[in-house]
Amino acid sequence: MARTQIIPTSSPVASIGCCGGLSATALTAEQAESMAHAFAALADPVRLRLLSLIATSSAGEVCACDLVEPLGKSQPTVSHHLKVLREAGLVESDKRGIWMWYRAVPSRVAEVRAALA
Amino acid sequence: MARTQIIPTSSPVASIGCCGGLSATALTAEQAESMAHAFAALADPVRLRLLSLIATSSAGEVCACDLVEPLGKSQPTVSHHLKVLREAGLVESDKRGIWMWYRAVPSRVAEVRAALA
DNA sequence: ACTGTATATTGACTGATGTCGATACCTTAG
DNA sequence: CTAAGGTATCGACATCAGTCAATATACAGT
Repeated sequence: MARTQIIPTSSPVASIGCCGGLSATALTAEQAESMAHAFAALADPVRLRLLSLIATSSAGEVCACDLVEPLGKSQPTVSHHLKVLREAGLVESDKRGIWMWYRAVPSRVAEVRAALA
Repeated sequence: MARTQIIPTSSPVASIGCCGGLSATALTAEQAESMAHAFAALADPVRLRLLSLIATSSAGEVCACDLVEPLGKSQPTVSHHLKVLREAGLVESDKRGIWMWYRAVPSRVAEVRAALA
């Protein structure tokens, strides 16, 4: 069934430096599960545009009220996607008065990026 | 409905240097769609482990026959995930005899990583 | 308190996705 | 040519994810 193997196919999974990048050792099932969850948050065009709008805002943060219109999606839909981004740690928010302000979390973005290193 | 806006909320979308990272200008709907497709390929634990196994292999390439067992998934399932990775450009393959050999495409991985810059 | 506004949650629907068994395809060995 | 083994495709199923209308919640002003 399997080719006569001279090469060790699955390395015995060592703990990886800091984050578990591709160029280190093979991922465990748990590590893969965790990272897949992070990538899943980025696997939607609406969320990517949301994160992009937030990250590129000159003020460093954006009111949720300014995110509905440019996306052409309903308010509940935008709220849902913001929640996914927040749960993935990619954005954080705080309420000021009636308005909810969102800003990116660069360290978390860098962490996800590092997983591809 | 929308806060009295002084800040230009949606910048008129300029073409972005090379790849459309987060720190550049806001993504267009088309750019977001494209990148989301790439991230979606990484948003599954099985595919992440596959890519990891392939990328960390000492020989630089792995026979598909050595990828089924360590994942604990059926052969059709593994084949399906390899196809998704291949269509995302993250791996490439060629057939040698009966066996299919897969190797990572570092430039493509770097491209996806750069989208998070 | 009451009204108006901004955001979050709920419920329902629909389409996409992961999974596997069965099977077809392809290549080599005999 | 036939047989055998590795890989890809198909069909079916279950689950998940995106979407919106309706509704609930929170806050500010009157």
